Amino acid sequence: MKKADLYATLRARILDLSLAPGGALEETALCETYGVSRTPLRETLQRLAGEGFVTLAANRGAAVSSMDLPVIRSLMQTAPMIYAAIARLAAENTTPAGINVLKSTQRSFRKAVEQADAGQMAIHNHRFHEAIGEMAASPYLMPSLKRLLIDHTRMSQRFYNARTRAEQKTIRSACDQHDAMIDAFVQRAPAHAVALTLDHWALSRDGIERFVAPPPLPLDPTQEIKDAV
Amino acid sequence: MKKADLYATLRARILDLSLAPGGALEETALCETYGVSRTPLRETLQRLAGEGFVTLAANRGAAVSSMDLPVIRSLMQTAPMIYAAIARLAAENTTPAGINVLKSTQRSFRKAVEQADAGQMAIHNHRFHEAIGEMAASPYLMPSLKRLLIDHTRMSQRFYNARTRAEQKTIRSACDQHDAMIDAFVQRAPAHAVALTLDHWALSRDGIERFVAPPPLPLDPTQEIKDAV
DNA sequence: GTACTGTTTTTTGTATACATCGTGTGTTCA
DNA sequence: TGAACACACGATGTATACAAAAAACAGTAC
Repeated sequence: MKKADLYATLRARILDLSLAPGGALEETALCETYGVSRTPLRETLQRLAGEGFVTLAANRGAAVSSMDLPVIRSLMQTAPMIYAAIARLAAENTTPAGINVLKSTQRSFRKAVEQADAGQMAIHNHRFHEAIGEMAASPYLMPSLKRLLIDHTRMSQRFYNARTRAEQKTIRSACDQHDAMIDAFVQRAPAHAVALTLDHWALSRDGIERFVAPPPLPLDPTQEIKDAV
Repeated sequence: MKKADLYATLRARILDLSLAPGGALEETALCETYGVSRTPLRETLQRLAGEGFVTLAANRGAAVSSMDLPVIRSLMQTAPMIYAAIARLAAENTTPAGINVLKSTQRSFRKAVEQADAGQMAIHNHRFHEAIGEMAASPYLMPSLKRLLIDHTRMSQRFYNARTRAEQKTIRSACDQHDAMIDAFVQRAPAHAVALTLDHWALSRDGIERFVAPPPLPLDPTQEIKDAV
């Protein structure tokens, strides 16, 4: 496997949680798995560390970046401001190329929604919001956006694994919001883009909150069985 | 030289412009200069790339991150929002340890101002604002703050090399503002901290603007000499 | 039984040799 | 004379061997 593929693979596996947050990353093990020597692997880890995917400790190796409670709190606090700022800039800096990327990514996202493929949904949603960031062309906001998206995507894995009909409806709403956002960009309407972005965030935030604080177990755990009988 | 020192040295030399923005960084040359082999050097470059100090191109080596006009525009646009958000969070999350770091850094900064040492001023000012970011404890804003500080510090190099009395007075004002900001943190006054931060930014922004758009040459370049005679 | 210490083993950090890629220069042919 | 191709050189990318540090373990003393 080549270095670029290695980078993409590790990145994807961190985003879809198949590499668990906080999990240790041993160099020799990863080398065997992906068929590269330690030099390029270590350089890839350094790069991933710079982007916030992994955390390095001197003489103690790498670990997948963790997602503890203070971090989630911080995400809730920061995300709306950054997402809104990015949306405004993107609407002001619309480019035909950028719009095309958004449209094709959105097509892939919608397909994943129709096929109920959680992993693909997460990836294409991630890419969609990253593409908005690229169109915003703000080198100083991009690093924070990318950091946010890493953890936002990881937390959304559960969100996309929708069980109930209500949850599935929520996902379709989110998908429609993407289309509305593209429209706002095409019309170069910053205020509208910001408003839609905040709605979109509200939807996502509710999903995360339901994951962090799920509905409590029934007081009588046997109730369901009794009902069935 | 050890890897940690190498990182610190390269970082400092980029910040104080002794490594010019856009300048190429050849691996073998750097190895000779700092007495390390290519493996740790390359890993250091990867790390610096992740933090925005250098830019890597595949098969084409590293270069110090450039500072062109679009980037400066973007800095002007982004800095107030991020600095203000960080100031607010820092005021809300004040810690004794954080305050101590700020106070000791500010002492070093003031000393540099008194000694008119531009390089030290830039370094300690950088550290001061980084320490505010650490106290804000916001993993998602920190990356953007660090990106901003890199270019803000580099652009300020000229600012700190004050020629006129007016400029020197401006620097002393900036130094006093630091003390006022520390007070606002100690009193846990977020709104006040934000207001002071925006004043501080305005001062710095004027300095940068004077550097980007310096006063035009006198229409008659010989005027000064004539006056002197 | 527990705590401490010395040794073993595993894991990370570094140096060096080799492979590969990009670039510049020189030659050849139209 | 100009353009295009081939070769050589220099730089980056990769593999491997060795050094150093940390962790795991066993043994002994208390």
